[in-house]
Amino acid sequence: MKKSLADKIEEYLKVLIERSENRQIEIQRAELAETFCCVPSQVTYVISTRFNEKSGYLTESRRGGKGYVKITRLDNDDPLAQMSRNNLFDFLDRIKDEQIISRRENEMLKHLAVYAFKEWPSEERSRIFKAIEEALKDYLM
Amino acid sequence: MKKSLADKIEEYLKVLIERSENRQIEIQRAELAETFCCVPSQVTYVISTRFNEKSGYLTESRRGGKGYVKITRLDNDDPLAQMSRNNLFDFLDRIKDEQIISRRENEMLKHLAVYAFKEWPSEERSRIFKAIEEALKDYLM
DNA sequence: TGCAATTTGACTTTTGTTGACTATAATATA
DNA sequence: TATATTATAGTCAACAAAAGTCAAATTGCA
Repeated sequence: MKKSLADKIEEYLKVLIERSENRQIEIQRAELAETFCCVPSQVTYVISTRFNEKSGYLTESRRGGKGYVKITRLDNDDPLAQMSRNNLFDFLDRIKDEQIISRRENEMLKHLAVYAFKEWPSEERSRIFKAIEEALKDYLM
Repeated sequence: MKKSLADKIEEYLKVLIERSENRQIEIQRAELAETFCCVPSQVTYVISTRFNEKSGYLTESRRGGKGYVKITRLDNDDPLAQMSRNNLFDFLDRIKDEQIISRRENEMLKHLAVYAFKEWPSEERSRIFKAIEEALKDYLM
């Protein structure tokens, strides 16, 4: 297969994640762009198309000095937990779009939900995600 | 019998598949059209009439820069496995048409079904295809 | 001759690439 | 401390590079 630039960057990042300790990497957008001789927004494109939630990744970032993009591969849990995680994430995205929470809060809550309950059995995780969603609705709406 | 252009392209592709490592080739539509001095849609025609699922082939593709068409010959000689694979594929096409899954997911699932269980004995494959179909129904519907 | 298969090309959709502009965070400076 | 500067990342729209769709025109058999 003739690999597009986007394919190559994707591959590169996946190798990095594979080699990482905890399925999580932190890159600098401009630096990676430099490595691949492309514009920085190309990196953004790859991340948004290949490392989104639908593909099982969580991304967080910060602008400004010492900025970064962090990519975490969400371990495969059972379909039920995955579904309720997606529901929760959809909900969080919705209330972010409606400006009920900020972009930062959105990221924080996603991170929290994923990490805080990483070790729980996945059947419980499913209930936990639902509970989080309910609690937020109760609080915010 | 005078060979039509479509016949020649078909023959050409079959030779390529025969020579390939894994009964799978990847072409670029425009490039192949160039080779045969015809319009690209002629290639699409050949692929859709001669390399469809009914004839025992799986095709995948991507548009845009560095796009491709991938053709895989499914040689699965057990008629039972072949039938249940066709059933599964029909099901996947149906739920794609009903927009329960996307075109991309449709392709992905077909690919998965064919490749993940490539090495299984074909009698088991029949059961596996059915199990996949059931699991999807359970999950999606 | 008439029908089915083939061939063609205009138009559509999807995917990838680039760059100008915007937003945000850290740091230096008044 | 407030403000300016610098260093990041994000957004969006234009453009490019493929493959797909569809129907009209053509061809070749039975």
